[in-house]
Amino acid sequence: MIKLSTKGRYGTRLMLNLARHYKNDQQAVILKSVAEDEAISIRYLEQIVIPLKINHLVKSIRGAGGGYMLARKPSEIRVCDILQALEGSCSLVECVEDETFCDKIKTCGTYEIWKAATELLKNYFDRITLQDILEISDKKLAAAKKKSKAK
Amino acid sequence: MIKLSTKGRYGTRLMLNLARHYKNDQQAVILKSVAEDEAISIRYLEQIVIPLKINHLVKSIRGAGGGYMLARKPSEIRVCDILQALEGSCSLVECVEDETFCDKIKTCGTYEIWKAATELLKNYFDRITLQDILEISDKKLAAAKKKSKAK
DNA sequence: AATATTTCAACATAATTTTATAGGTTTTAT
DNA sequence: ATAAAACCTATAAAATTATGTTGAAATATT
Repeated sequence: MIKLSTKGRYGTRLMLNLARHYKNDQQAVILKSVAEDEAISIRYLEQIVIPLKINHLVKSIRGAGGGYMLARKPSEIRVCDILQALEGSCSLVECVEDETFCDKIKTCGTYEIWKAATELLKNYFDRITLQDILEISDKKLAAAKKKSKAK
Repeated sequence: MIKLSTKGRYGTRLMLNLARHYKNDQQAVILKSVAEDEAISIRYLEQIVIPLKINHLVKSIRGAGGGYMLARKPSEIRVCDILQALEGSCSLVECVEDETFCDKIKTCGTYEIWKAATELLKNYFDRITLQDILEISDKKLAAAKKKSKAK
């Protein structure tokens, strides 16, 4: 499949959830709360948050009163950063990132197609930040609210 | 991962291989030959070719002298058709194609992002045909040949 | 016409990766 | 001390990837 992995999807939702709690004097958000909000197993989120931390996209505070928070402003975290952290890359095929992955690159007829498609995706995910998603999301929710009020 | 599955990659290469043998009075190409050309296990190709046949992208002839051939002209087979046959869709996330996949679509902040990215991909794969890949591939091989001749 | 060969077709199984759950340990605030 | 939370390791379940084995159909050969 060309499907985004659950890591990528859940991880982005986790990051968006943290972004919603982002303020100048950030408070840590516990994974349990994210797990409930997003209906994702807390155990699985624990695994997903590890690479996000390693790649300095989130910070953690241990112990009671601890939790996780964004390492920087939502406007400074791109979707591409998240996917890169969780999946090692934003690319559709391994060979585009790692020339040694397949020794037929030089003659492969499909290589340029996957490469071009990867560029399309990468360009898109490169310019969308958590801030952008927050705004899109807020508009969407406001519109849905208005609609439900109307009837 | 956002990775294309092996089915999608191998299947496209299989189709491109058949396209290379396409003439008006087509001769069937045996899977063994494709397997050798592409360095993919015959057994696996046999599994991959089934959905391609079901979706009328290839035709098969049984018995000695048999094999597989494109069901129509390379210019009339789009990458999207191939991916659709092999993976059920061209989309990055299930929920874009199947509204019942997740019940949080109405409030999901990331939905629009995956949807927009899927549109980008789909538009691209929708307008690339096997004929296009053949031409890109031929140019590439010609250039590589010229280069090796030069030194 | 009978036989052998070639090829697709179908089914079963193994290996690997992804997805998910479970249990325990360490750190910190109260 | 206790409870809350991140952190760590192991394992189970499911899906993907890949191989193996046998069968069926069409063709070529004798």
